[in-house]
Amino acid sequence: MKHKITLKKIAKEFGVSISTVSKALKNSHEISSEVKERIQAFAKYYHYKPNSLALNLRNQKTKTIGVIIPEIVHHFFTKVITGIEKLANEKGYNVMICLSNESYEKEVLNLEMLANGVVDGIIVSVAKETEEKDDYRHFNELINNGIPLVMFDRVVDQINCNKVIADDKGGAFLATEQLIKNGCSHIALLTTPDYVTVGNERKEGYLKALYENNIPANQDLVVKVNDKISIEEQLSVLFEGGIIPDGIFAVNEIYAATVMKVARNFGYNVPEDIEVIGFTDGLISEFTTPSLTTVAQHGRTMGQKALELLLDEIDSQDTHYQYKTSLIQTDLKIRNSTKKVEFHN
Amino acid sequence: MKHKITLKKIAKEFGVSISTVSKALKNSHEISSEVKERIQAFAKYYHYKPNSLALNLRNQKTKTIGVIIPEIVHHFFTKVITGIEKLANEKGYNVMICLSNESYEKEVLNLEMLANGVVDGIIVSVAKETEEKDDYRHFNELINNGIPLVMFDRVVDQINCNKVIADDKGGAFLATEQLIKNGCSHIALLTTPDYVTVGNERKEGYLKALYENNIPANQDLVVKVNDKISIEEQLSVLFEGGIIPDGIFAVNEIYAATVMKVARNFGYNVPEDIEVIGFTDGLISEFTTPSLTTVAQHGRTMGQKALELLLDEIDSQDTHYQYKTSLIQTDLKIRNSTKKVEFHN
DNA sequence: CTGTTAGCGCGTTCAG
DNA sequence: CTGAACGCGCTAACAG
Repeated sequence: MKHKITLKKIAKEFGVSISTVSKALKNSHEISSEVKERIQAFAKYYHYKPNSLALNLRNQKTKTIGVIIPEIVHHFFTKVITGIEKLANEKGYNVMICLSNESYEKEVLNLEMLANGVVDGIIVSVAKETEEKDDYRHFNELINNGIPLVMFDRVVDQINCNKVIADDKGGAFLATEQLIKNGCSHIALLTTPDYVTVGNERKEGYLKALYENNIPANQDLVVKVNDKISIEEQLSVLFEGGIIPDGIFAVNEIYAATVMKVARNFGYNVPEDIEVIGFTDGLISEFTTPSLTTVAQHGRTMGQKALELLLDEIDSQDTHYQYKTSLIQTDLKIRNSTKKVEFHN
Repeated sequence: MKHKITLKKIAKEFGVSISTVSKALKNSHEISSEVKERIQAFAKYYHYKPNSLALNLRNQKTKTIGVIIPEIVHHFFTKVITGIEKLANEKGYNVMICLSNESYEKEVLNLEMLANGVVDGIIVSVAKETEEKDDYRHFNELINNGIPLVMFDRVVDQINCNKVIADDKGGAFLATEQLIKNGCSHIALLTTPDYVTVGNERKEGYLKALYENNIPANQDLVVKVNDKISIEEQLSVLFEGGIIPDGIFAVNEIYAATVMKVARNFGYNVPEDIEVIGFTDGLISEFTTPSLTTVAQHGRTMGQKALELLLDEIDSQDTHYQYKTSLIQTDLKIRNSTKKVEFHN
């Protein structure tokens, strides 16, 4: 285990003091050019790099920002990370990614760990379990410690910080309205349990579209999917009797892709018998048959915006910084799970 | 910006020395229980946490391991990360994820940054551009600096370190043989450019299966896909004349899913006319129509194994540590893009 | 039982 | 032009 080269070692090598070496390497005018040249050449040869830890400790900042996401296997989150990463690199920041795995406890642990001097600021999307417990003290503590925090996607109203959200309600509205325009009148909603905030937002957009088009909402057409048990079984109820939907809006890609499978198993064709729209940035949508019409979330843009806000706060000296909430537009990506129709408005 | 509580502040508060506080908090028997109690209560109340940076600097280790992956939007890599993360957390390690975006330069930068005292060890899958340039000096330098390194999936033969690879050749062999058993005789291969090592391994498995079954290899049935231009167009050549394949083995999920689309556009049915097998851990495979038969890579297992090896090396005091290469078994996940047939061997 | 000292690696006064 | 001293926050060896 060879040891890394330090100022100290270089100093010893040249028989000068540590601070002389430090200055020489920073090209200080205080040092004779002859000494500077020799030291610099030596340092270059041995690939001298100041130790980050020491620098961080001294400067009380790390040029690193932490990101906590609930799940990394979700395509949306990877898009967000891509956005964060890109901007971070341009700005000379490193990114440390942590996973909460939707667990409250792990979220708290991650937060504690990051808060401990490891990062200059934190970007987080709240774990489902945390939303369920409705306990956000760990975030408040973070803020009290003066660590800049940005929430994205799954945000918490009660917490006072910068936020980035997709226009969930607007996107859901767009999607539902599209189905209505295409002639659907029995539109089902596949959503998450109530405690998931984005699910609720999307539900509201769905309801708003129904309302504005004078279509009565029907509880029987709303399925709150529990991820812990078989999705297919839960979706089957839609086709087992009662009113069969002619349009389906799903709050995510998996539900949308799955419901197409289930519908087909029950003998229904998409989009002829039933039209389907999902909500996602995911990859799956392009490869299903038919390919899925979706509401695009622009994850990368969200990530960039989140980092922008974070750096903004980090750089700000303001005692009373004004927190913002940035709403990222969503829009419809028409594919083949909806009918192509011409309108005459 | 409130400031974090430190030993120094507690010491001042109680009018004792810093080391007394330090000991008190560690419940040292050297300190009177009365003082200990008061200090501990105070520390608890103010949520005292030792500053990680200071600890790291002092201990010359960070309990953090770095992971460099080429792309985070690939499902395989997220699975690997999940595996790494899980074990890391059990062992009390944090994980820092960096993206090279398949770029040589960014890989070098990431490596430099991580090597600088930030992590205790590094797990990496080599960027395509690096494989193309065939320049691995940055890895050697890392090793010379005594920083434990594990390579996974896309590994480099010339570098002497721990490695974890999927049994690419074996998996490809399995897949190809399955197609042969199902009656295919004109089996196409969709692969990557030559410099991508895993692509080559898989190609070898494919060729071996052909050879062992006395099927002549046919260059016209091998497509080396260039990711930078339209995949669909490149795959179309298979169906535009000459020998139309009756079986296709693709070295990844995207190629496999795309070729099914293209085949359908040309009027061929999967699996009736053409059977397809992909190579991946991906999500898409389950949602295509028909769902894709694939070679499963067990990304999570690979991640776990990689971390295991890394910790092994970190903990090892051996001057002459023996590097290992761990081969992770692959196996066939039969879905609907291949025919269900019964054999009588 | 408590305090002093030193050191992890670095940059920055301030003296010389 | 050069070096000694200090501080970032913490622990451990050593004194008292």
